[in-house]
Amino acid sequence: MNVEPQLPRDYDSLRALVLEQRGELPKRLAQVAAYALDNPDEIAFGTAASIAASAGVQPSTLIRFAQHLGYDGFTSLQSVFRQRLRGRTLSYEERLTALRQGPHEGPESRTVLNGFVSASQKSLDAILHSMSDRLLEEAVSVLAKAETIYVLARRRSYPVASYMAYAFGKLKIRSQIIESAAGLDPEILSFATPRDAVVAVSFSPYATGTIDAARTLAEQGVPVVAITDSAFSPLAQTAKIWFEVAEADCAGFRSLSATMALAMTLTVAVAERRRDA
Amino acid sequence: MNVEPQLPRDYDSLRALVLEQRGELPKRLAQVAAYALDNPDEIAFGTAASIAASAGVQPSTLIRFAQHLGYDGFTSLQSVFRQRLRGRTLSYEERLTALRQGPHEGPESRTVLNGFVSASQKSLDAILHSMSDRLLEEAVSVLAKAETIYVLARRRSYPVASYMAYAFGKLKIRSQIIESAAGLDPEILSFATPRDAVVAVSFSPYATGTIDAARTLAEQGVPVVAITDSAFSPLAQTAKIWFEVAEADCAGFRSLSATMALAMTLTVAVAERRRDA
DNA sequence: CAGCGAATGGAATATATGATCCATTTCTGT
DNA sequence: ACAGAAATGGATCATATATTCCATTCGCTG
Repeated sequence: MNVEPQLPRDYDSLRALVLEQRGELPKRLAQVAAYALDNPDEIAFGTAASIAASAGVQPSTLIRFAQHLGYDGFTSLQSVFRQRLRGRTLSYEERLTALRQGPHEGPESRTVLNGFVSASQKSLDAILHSMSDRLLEEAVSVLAKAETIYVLARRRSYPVASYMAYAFGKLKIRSQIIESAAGLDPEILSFATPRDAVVAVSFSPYATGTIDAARTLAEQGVPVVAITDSAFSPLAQTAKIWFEVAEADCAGFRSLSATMALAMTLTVAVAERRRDA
Repeated sequence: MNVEPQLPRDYDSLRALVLEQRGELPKRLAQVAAYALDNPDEIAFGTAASIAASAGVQPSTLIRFAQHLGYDGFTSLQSVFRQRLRGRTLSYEERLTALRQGPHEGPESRTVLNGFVSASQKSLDAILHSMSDRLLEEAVSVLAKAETIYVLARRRSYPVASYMAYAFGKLKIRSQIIESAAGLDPEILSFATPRDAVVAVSFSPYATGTIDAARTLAEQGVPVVAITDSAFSPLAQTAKIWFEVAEADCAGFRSLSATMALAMTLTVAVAERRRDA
């Protein structure tokens, strides 16, 4: 009797093998398979007991999984996950510095990815250092008091607004996203009162719809919290509180990372403020 | 008498400490020190016995070496060598601790911001290291050939899709976002042919609308490029090409940074590919 | 619904592994 | 060269860990 003709000795083959068997794996074994591919580092370093606990199975299931694949035990399987990590650190450090330095070898698409990642990281660093605690607290206070939070954004800023609206919904905070360029919006906006609040997001070139709506609402006495990119933004003039977020860009498209982080911070902080109150 | 004030928790500090003490180390301990810095991978994965044999010393010498540096045993020392191999884990761990140093100074909202920023940075690091050049190139090729690119996403993934659609528009690439849960979508989808392509974005818990639509399109022969969070995602099964993006989360909401970066990379790279062609 | 085989949980077990201890050797200073 | 201290080798011990085994549950088929 001979062993499985080619038992994976490297991580990529193992991964392929697992993916191939995925469909016909018993429930718990599939659970282990998913955990293993999602957390390869844990497999490499953990003990059978700790991994089992973390994956929500029994240690014996890990051994069965390894044997099912053809290994003679968990240890043999683990060695594959360890092999993957060997001699990897250099390339990691190299890549980080290479990334900061600029484009290098690899296909063009890789260069683009590096560009977007580094633009995002730059933006995140920037907001971390430039954000004022006082401003953040004030904005949270204003939004936490609002009956309904209107979220105002168009075009490039729209993704931010839609994620905020999604999160507000999950957190059971009443909110209303204003999206269509025309349509029902004017009527919806006329319902807003000073006991509500607005989050307006707009970057240069500022969408007139957002600007006009924000101004109208401000004139109705509704407090406006703005996220924009410059002190000279028209939003900064009408808003009660405004944040300046400097987003780095890549190939003409700005990262939204910092804006997203700020938007989600406001969302979650408002939820926590209300829960504490 | 108190312990060494700052025992190295990361490899670089440990390395510096060893280098500093190198001159005044006893013979066998110096031998271990040299071996450890030359073969860090061995220390990370080997057992005390195997390392000792390989370094030409007794196992007990390894324990003495660790204790001499201030650790309470070989295991503690080894964990430093293991941390080093957890590629991105270390670098984001550094940032996390840096961010966690000041959660008490500053208001709660500041803590939330730190959380979202560090989740984003972690995700960005992760995608940088896990992304395969080959996969990226293949996806770009598929999308560059498409007559119309359909973008499929719901709920949490929707912000990503909307930014992609915005960027495609700016770049004069014909695209169609599929948003409504019902409505016209089935009819729009029936127009898709194998000469088009689909970008589908979905994370656990997977929106059935996205999954079903992706499957239908795949069965029509339309190539599907998927962005999802696990090899076991239903999208991974139907897609021609799929990306696994691990997003860290904060307070239950995942960062979208890495997904955004990937989505924009695909968008811009497709535009460049078409321009070059 | 009954019966069978596969799959699973969990305790028991054999073993591998890190840590301790002491006798011996090797340095160091006088 | 000699005492004393530091360092080292190697056996012993306690424990952590992977593995095995069996009773129970689950899922399927006749």
